[in-house]
Amino acid sequence: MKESSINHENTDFQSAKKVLSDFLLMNGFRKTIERFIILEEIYSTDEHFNVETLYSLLKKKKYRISRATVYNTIQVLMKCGLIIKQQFGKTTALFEKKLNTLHHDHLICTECGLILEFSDQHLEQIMRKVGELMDFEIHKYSLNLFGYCKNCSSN
Amino acid sequence: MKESSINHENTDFQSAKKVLSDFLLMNGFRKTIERFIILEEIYSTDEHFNVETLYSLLKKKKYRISRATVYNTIQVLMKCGLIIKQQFGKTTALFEKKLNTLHHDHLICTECGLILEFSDQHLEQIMRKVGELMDFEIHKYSLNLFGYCKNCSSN
DNA sequence: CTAGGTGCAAATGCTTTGCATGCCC
DNA sequence: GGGCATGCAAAGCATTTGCACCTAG
Repeated sequence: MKESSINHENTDFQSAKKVLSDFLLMNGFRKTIERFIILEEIYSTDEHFNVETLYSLLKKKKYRISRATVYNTIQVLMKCGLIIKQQFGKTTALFEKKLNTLHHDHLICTECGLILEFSDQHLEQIMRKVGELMDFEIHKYSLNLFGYCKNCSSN
Repeated sequence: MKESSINHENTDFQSAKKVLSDFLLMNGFRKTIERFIILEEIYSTDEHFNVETLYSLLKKKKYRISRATVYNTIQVLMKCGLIIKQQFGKTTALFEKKLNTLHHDHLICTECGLILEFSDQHLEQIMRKVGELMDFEIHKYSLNLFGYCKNCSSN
């Protein structure tokens, strides 16, 4: 079990690396080490992260990469669809890696900050219908549910 | 038609004023003029607004109210349910007045910034179901659809 | 009177920008 | 080698905080 999970993460990173590499080439951007270090760091965890935690993680690993580069690289990774920005109502933006998975939404515990993910097939349909009715060409949607998680509601 | 719309807005403001007044009394907060001036300003329009536009509107009307007070008052108005905060992915938060209407969601045009509102009865059901399945006590949710509006998609 | 509210300005936190240096193509 | 990307520091915004003064209760 453990090994297969490791392999899976590794495969995810390998394919992400290819996506980034191709994207940079096709758009005439440079393949700098920094961009790949940051990508690897992001793909080595499943958590939602923000710029600051990512930056200090890199610091801790003795990489000499500036905040500006982290921000820059995050823009690039968003453009090639490898990560997604999530604005959960806080001022600080959170990001998550985007695998070849279905669209999913979030449950956020306003008490302890826990973030769970879920997906519901009915939602896609509803979005499409709303788009037609309102004359909108919908490209993406974000749905966040706020409340108390199991632990926090029992207290 | 025009008169009835004016009356309606006025009624909304009158009842909002009462809600605020009661809320302040019940919680031992002071009924300062600033709080009511800001409430009136908010209720005199139907648009989504941010702190800066609200502040400069007050400036233009020669009120001597500071940004700090606007921020403070907005917190109060949120606590008593008279306005709702909307985070549409930008860093700047937008707010809207909350009437006794049903929950509604937003369509945001990423091209021109247009914001439309809609509501769908099916969504409420889905939210409830998800809450049960995931063991979450849901208090609110926000659903935003992003894309191009009629005008922008035709260009 | 007196605590909470206000105005003002300074501080904070997150993000972007300007500029000199470095390194990919 | 030429120019884009980087590191660093400074600037930019939105929001919060500290403090002296003011005012509602």
